Amino acid sequence: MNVVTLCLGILALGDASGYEIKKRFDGPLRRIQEPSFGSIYPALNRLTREGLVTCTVQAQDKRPDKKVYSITAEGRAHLKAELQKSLPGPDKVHSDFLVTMLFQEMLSPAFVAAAVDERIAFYRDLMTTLDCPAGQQSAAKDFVCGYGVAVCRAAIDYLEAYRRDLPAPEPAADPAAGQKERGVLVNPQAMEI
Amino acid sequence: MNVVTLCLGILALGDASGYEIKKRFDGPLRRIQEPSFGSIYPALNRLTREGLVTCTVQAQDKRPDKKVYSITAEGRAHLKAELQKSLPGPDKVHSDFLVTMLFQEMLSPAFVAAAVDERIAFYRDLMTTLDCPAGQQSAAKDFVCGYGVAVCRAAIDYLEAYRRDLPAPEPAADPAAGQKERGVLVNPQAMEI
DNA sequence: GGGCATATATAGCAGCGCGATACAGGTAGG
DNA sequence: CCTACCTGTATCGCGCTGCTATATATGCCC
Repeated sequence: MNVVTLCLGILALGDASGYEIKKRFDGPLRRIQEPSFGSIYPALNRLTREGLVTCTVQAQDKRPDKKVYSITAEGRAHLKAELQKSLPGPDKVHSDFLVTMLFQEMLSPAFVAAAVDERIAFYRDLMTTLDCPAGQQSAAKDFVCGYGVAVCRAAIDYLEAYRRDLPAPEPAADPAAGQKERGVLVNPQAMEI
Repeated sequence: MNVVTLCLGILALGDASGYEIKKRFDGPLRRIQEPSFGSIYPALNRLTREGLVTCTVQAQDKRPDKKVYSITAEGRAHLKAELQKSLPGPDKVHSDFLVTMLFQEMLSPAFVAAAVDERIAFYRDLMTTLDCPAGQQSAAKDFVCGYGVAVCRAAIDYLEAYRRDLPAPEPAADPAAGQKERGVLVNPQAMEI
């Protein structure tokens, strides 16, 4: 799934400018993908070249002109074919948090505790973003949001249980906390993964 | 978190060759990141240049020579500093599955059902990979695996509940199934996200 | 009132990393 | 026997992210 198909999909749900497409991925959809301007604008140019979308320039008062894109009939057909070409592959996850936790034995306990706390706060925030639109919109969006909520809830539960077993936090949760020296791993062989 | 730091971290858990580093990310760690050879080998070269690891060539019988890398004292210090530089940012997720599900209203029901079924099977498989090493290894690895299991379980529960509400599957689950024509979205405005 | 951050809107560029490919011999299965 | 897969290192192209530039208007704090 590339950004071109992704933009085409968003445009299938309604006309939008490049900027608006980007904004859609700041909400609940940020759990799906987070394309950048650097990939969205070239994608829109390519879709226009290929006749899958059309572009209408809207002159705006005291603002740069807005390029609003609309999907064409060929675009809809192309999207449908692209999505059903093959079953979706596994998710690609890059988790700095889990990397940090994997090496936690060489970090300060204060830093690890702060990382867990921040992650819990992050998921709580994400869940409120996801939880708001219940039932009143499309079934597809409900499914995607509901999926996110279910996963968030599981993550929060797990992290809170882990947090309770951690030694006392104390150091007022400043990010640069915990420069206390700790030795290297006692038994590196035990860490074979 | 770049591949360079990631490789340094793996080497902090024990010596390894480029090939072995790659293999580590085929197991439970594939939920964290999946670096490719195209990024691992340049990363190891750079780490060697910078004196953070050393390289020993092991001649092997009837096999290509093996370059085994070991982390240095500077490497350990650099890794610790790098990990504690700032709290880990949010995960980056690319989910083709959720994109497909978001646009499910323009796809055939058979295809959607097949996608959900495959996803359930995928998570079941992932959970068995994650669930095996319980308690007998390092606390850090237990945490990472436990986290994966918790999230998997939540995803499976959610998907199975959704699956039960789906119309009858029938078409023998072939990937190219369901070319049955379906109209465009009835109410695009309702899909505002 | 001056400075700063933020929001709207488009666009280019450097660098990083994935996927594919190449090469080469060993092993195992149909 | 031939195909497929495993070990092992390495490179190349392409796509994408993150950063930066450019314009303009609004709101906020000191």
